[in-house]
Amino acid sequence: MSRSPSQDLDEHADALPRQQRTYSIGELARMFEVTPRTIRFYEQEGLLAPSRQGQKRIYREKDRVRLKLTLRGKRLGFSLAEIREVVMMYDAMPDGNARQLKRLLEILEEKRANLDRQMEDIRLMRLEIDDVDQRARDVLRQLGETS
DNA sequence: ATTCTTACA
DNA sequence: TGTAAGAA
Repeated sequence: MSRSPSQDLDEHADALPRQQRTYSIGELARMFEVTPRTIRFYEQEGLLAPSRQGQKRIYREKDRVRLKLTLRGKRLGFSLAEIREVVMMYDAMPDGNARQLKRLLEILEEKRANLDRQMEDIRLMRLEIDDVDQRARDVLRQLGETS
């Protein structure tokens, strides 16, 4: 579970240079510390859809963000299917169809509810850990005073 | 040197 | 997902 403490915290680093730079599978693999195999695998699973220049895969900013979301989802323990839903929503926005947008809003609210529930669970879990930590320290202190 | 596909552990 | 093999 080794992870570089920055990779995932540049949410807004791609605010403007949206669809300019392109990346090779190797470059993306290096910047996210995964192997090209992993990236091709996610493509098979439908989480990535890079354009091609012949056989070579060409990744754009959009793809980089997708990969970022995918890896984050993996870290959070989401299934590929769940990650796919989020990733799909990320770029299912372009058209301005009112009905479709309202539908998207419903889905987003549902996802938001799930996330809130998870956050609460995580908060409680964190409390549990703090509790065990405290008790462990207490026991340790006891042992120290005794011996 | 890199990437691609396919297949198997 | 890793690794291997052969092609581009």
